[in-house]
Amino acid sequence: MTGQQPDRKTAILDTALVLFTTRGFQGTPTSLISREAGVATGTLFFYFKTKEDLIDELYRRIKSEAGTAIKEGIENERSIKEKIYRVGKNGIAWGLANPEKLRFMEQFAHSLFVSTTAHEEGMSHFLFLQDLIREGIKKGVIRNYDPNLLCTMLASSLSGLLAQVMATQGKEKQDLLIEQGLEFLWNGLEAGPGKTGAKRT
Amino acid sequence: MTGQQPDRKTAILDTALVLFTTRGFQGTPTSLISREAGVATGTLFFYFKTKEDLIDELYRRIKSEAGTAIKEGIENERSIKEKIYRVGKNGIAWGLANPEKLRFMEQFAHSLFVSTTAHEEGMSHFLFLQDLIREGIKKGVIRNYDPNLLCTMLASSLSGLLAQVMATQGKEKQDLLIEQGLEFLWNGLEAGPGKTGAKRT
Amino acid sequence: MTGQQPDRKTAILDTALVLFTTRGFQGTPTSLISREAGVATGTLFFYFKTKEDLIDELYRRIKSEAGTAIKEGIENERSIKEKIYRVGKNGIAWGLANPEKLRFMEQFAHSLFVSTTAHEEGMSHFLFLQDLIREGIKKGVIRNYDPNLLCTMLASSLSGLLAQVMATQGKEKQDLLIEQGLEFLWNGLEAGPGKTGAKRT
Amino acid sequence: MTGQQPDRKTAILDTALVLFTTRGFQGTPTSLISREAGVATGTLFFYFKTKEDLIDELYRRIKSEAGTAIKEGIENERSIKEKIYRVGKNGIAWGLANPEKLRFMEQFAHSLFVSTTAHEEGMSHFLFLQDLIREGIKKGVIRNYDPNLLCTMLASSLSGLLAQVMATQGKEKQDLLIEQGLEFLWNGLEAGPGKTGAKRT
DNA sequence: GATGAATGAGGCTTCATTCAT
DNA sequence: GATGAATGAAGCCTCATTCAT
Repeated sequence: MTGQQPDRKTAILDTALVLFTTRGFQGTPTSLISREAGVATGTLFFYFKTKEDLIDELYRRIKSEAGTAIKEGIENERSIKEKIYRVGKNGIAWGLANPEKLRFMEQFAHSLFVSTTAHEEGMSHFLFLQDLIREGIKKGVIRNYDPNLLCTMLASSLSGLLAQVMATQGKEKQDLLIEQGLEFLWNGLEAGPGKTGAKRT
Repeated sequence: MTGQQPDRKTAILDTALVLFTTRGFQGTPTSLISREAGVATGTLFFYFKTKEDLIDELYRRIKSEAGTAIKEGIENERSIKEKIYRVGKNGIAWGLANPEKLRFMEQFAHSLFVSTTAHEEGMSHFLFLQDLIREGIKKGVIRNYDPNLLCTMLASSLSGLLAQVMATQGKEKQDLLIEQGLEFLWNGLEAGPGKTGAKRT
Repeated sequence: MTGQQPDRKTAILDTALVLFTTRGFQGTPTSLISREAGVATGTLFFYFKTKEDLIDELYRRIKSEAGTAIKEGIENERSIKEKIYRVGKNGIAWGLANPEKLRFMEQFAHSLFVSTTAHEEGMSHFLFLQDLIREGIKKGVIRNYDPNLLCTMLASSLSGLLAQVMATQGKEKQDLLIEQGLEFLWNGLEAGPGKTGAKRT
Repeated sequence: MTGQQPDRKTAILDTALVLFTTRGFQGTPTSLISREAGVATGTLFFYFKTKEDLIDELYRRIKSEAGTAIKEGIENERSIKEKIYRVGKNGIAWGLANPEKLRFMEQFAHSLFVSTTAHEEGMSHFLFLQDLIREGIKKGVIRNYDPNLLCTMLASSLSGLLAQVMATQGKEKQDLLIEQGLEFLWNGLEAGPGKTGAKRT
């Protein structure tokens, strides 16, 4: 009787995640969340001052979780290429294991319901990618392009790859796609022979 | 006497586009749309049975317009690479010229408010890309990877590039990004020497 | 091309009758009436200044028609009893032949949508019944009760009988019910032996 | 501390009863009901999911109340005739004491706004009348007619009588009408000498 | 006479949030 | 901490009616 029961706050967050991805933010009444979570209406507002606070916390938690998952083990990889591959594989593995959270991020990445500060905090978990790319450029293994651009394109094409993988059934086929997709990615980044990058200005 | 009057339906669609991208679908009351469009409440519902019908038609129109813009002139390009570049440049040019419509597509691409049929119809305008990629594979200039995958990754990284370009001020800097981004893209697709793709685990 | 086409006004009245009985007055939009009648929205309001005007005219027409039907041939009957039976049979026959109009009268008899003047005009078609009862009382064949009361009870039990008949399938069964019902009625009215009616005041 | 507070649900039902009989179902906005009942808009919808649910519950309650009132004390009456008279007097007394509820039943007896199940439930309170009539037939004091028919005609002519009584001022006049009306009724039902009923064409 | 686009008041209902228990 | 009855602003949509063509 002292708080070791499944924890109301977590129950609310878990329920909200499923409902938000299924029905959207505005399409999910707080009353539905509390009912499905098995708590009273008032309880939800005890833990979260506002419906927006709820989505904010959800967003922060998921972004943070995804960020952590994605960098897992890169310190053990030697080359830049291997680190990038690691990131890619981590991201895909996390997406496959957490489809709901992935859908949540897709849906609310550009959302107006999530506060600006939460968006910014979310970004912070992925800053290491920039560093990684800068390092690659310095070492000459990644094209000397705008690191911001490369980072964005890395992320966007990775999310395209993930979507494709998730729409595919069967581990073998998925693995093939992953291999191909990561190669696409790396070929986009890699400093080719004789290509120093089209700088002009 | 036939149609040069302000045309209420168009006024509604134009107003809705701006409001939806600014405030979101659910954050935009129909009453606001009609007021801003300068028509009566009932008029909106005369032309669109439902608020959802309105967003559906908007979605269809914009997807169709974007699809048309993106294939403009590819028949005049000779090589596959040039065609792909053309598509990329067209897409970026359209996005730069129609930032609101672009935001709309981003926001509602995965939206639950847009009907499934509208989503499907929207897809159809981009099927030509698949054919283009298949042709490239057949000719040996594009990696022999899953064409679906390549198509998705092409689209997703292009949208990443576009986002980056739009966040950048100054034509010269933008042009540089475009050059770099398209090269990233093409390097991802291109069949390199000695790489035939198609690995199996 | 000069008005001998099915007549828009009649088309509207006929359509309204069916829709009003099926869906109620307020449940029937004028737009639905005009659509089903095959005329334009504006046309309905050319013939009837108001939706209420429409129901009023319908009410008047039907009440009048029913009144006419109900007295048909009573002048050929000899006795008061035969006249009453004639009225009863006429009423039931009309109801069976015009179920929609009957439902209409049932539904709108106490309705607030029908103007008071229309209600009064409707009553007038049934005044002859009072005279008939008064005559019966004077001749000593009908109980010397309040003629108003007898008239009301005659009408209400007749409508009960009609409802029962209409809920019954098969002409034979219906005829049996009619016979029984009319006898109930007549026994209620008839001045029995030794009963002059319980007058006291 | 358990229920003597004004009880919002009852306040809503009471208010609705008056308004519905005065202005009709569709003529009574839910906003008016809540305002007159002294509760917030939302409160009405907390207790009744729908406006129709409100009328349904009202209908059920009133029918049930009327049913209970009408059978009050019949078990103390000896003869069938006395029981029928008791029912009649009970019904009239209830109607006189509850004019609003009576008007409600009249208006909504055939209404489309009341659900079928509520109608059916309403009927159930009056089934004992059928049994009463069957018993009378078996004992030979009531004509051997279709019991359904007799029941319907009993009810309908009783309601006619009640209407007449209510339109009359003064207890004495009312009592006289009641006496006459019940006699009309009983004469309709009673098995006369030499009349066994049951004609066949 | 006939049409149907246009109007806008008003209806039903939802839902985030509060607060007394 | 937890509850759930109560609130009332606000949203979507309907529909009788008008009027320019």
